[in-house]
Amino acid sequence: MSDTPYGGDAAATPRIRLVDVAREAGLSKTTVSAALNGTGRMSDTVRERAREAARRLGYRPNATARLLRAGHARLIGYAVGEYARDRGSYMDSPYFARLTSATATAALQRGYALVLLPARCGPEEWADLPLDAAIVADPLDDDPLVEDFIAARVPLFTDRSVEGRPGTHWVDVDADRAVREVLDHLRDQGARRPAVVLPGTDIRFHLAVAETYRRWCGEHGSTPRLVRTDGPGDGPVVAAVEGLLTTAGSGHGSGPDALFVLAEASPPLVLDAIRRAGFGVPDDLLLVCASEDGAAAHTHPPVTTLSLQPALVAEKGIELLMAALETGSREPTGALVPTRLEVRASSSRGAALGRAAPRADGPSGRGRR
Amino acid sequence: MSDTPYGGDAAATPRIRLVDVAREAGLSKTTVSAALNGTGRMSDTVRERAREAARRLGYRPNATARLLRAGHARLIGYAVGEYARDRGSYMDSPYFARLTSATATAALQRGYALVLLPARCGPEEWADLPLDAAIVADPLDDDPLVEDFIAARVPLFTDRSVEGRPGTHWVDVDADRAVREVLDHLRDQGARRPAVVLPGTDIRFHLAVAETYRRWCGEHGSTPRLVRTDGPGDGPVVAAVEGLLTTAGSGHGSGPDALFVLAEASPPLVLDAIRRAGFGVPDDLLLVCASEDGAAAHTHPPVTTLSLQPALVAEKGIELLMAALETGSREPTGALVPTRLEVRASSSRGAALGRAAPRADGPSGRGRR
DNA sequence: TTGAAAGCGGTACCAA
DNA sequence: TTGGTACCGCTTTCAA
Repeated sequence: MSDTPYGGDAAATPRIRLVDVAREAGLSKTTVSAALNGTGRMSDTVRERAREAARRLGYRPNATARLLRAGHARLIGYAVGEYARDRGSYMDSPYFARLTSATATAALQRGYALVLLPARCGPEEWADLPLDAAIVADPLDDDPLVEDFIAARVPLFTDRSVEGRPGTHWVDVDADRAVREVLDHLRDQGARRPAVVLPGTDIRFHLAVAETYRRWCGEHGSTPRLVRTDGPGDGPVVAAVEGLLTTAGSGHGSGPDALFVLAEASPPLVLDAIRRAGFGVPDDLLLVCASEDGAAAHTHPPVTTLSLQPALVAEKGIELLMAALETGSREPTGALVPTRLEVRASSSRGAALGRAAPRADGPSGRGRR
Repeated sequence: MSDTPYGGDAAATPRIRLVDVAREAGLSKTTVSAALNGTGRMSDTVRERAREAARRLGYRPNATARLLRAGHARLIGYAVGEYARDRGSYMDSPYFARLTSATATAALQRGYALVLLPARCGPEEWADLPLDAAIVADPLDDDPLVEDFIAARVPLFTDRSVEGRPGTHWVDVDADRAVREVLDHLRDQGARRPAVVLPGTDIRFHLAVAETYRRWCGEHGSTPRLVRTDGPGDGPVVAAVEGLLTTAGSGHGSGPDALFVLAEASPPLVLDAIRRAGFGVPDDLLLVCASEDGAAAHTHPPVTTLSLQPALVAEKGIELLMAALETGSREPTGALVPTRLEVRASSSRGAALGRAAPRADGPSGRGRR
């Protein structure tokens, strides 16, 4: 709309350009440019003269002009597909909040910055942004966001759904391994009837979890007890847990003896819900929550958590993206990343573990890499 | 380092430019540009011919080149000052997570996108980015980030510490009003000895809260009971609450009869800590938590929360920034923004309120604007 | 050692 | 209606 070419400074001093400095210093653009960038060979006097003039005038090079020459802006678009449909923002989820900040950090360390894009956006929204690449975290099925970036030949980092397509790079959490680790752990601790609470979405990860759970149950002669929540947030999860534990036939002896809550919810809240249903943790029911919420370490008993390690996902993805960006290759790449089971008292029948609550930023924060 | 001017596509087809399309269509740059942008007057045949050629060649305009002409990139740098010192990222805090996403959304609605900057960064980090403005959320005292942006004459939105400086715009939460509202509410409900748990930082907002609390106590002949936590996260807050309630002399009758936890912590965790200390909520102790955590609505009893309304802060700040950007004015502006007290059963002596837990994304999500 | 001029890839003015 | 050309601001090659 307002087409003042001076980036908002219009009303004040029209921004100082390289020519202005050159004129002030009685030198040419070329010399001043070289002087300020430390390139070229010239007498110290001249260099100092140029710098002095620039300082005096308050010169700041125009970033856009430099980018035009450089050919890249070191900017990466970032959007979260999954939350396109929900009203709430993805930042309400500790997992996505951490994934986002970890991604930003990883990119920044390599000299790239993240540009936050809306969850639901077409090419018009980003066509005017000088993006070198894009990231779509947890895309929907056939996410238009993903398709648009691929069509525009923008190097893309997202999940495994794009496997093999040129210019794309995927990182997925190893759902199969994660679910088996949790279920095996619960079984080790004596549970024979583990139940799972899962979001009712069609996200790849959730589907994979359900699949592995069913298979594991088959392998261990256990009946699958799978509850799906019907929306995001703590409410549906608490309701699902209550429903599961108060259903007819779920008295101690035939109902579940362990709970794996994969739907993201506040661990203390889940613990409370279980107790109100009349179950003791870990005595009547073992509990594992998939969560990045540090509060899990501070409940009584502390809650065992499965971390999806968003930081690892981010690191690996940025690594793949950077490799492609630096070589200019459109060869697709991908990687599977492990989860991390933080065993605490809520899933430990032996009282050995757990009474002592770990420190605030305890074990889960360390030794990650 | 790799100076291929084709944004990562180097290995593949060197990217199609406007001239290429013009040549293909047998037209001039000018005509094709106008045809694609829908500007200028020309026969439909020609326009279609240009479009067809562009489509055939897979032409995508170079964003940087456009920006150079336009004079602005519609990009805003975003950093959080407060967390410069901590190891953890600010996204671990529900408040900052929401503030960040609300800011991004508000900016996007006006056609600007946010660029995530590291908490601790000098001008080198953003000098090469074509930023039209910058945002520093909760800056430190004399934050270098703030000073750098001001020195570079980049329009800045931050907190009240910059009040009156040209090119700056501030929005602050109305701490005074918020604290009084909470304390008055607690007093209304019969509490006479309200205690406050506050982070031990020198953030403006926290200092203001302490100040108002002391003054309010003076006005009401109450002894200030102020505990400061010694670090971020749930652990220190829980420890502070436990310390406060188990101290000698805090038996029912002389200890606090209400708690206002302003340090950000998981409400269910705080509630648990209070109970373990032997206090019933709300019967022995009223509880109010400053928190954006939706879990507060699902505890038993639900916890009264004070929302700092990050969405309002973001909206207002972006509004002020946009006004300045569009007029090019460097006139400083600012605004105070209200908090929102969501009264639930944890601070209601009359049992009228609260047994029925509100919906997941209940009242606090509505009627905000 | 210094500077003129040619780009980078578009957009906009003005003449044809 | 269409196209030549200057220009956005900086970097870089190359000649002086």
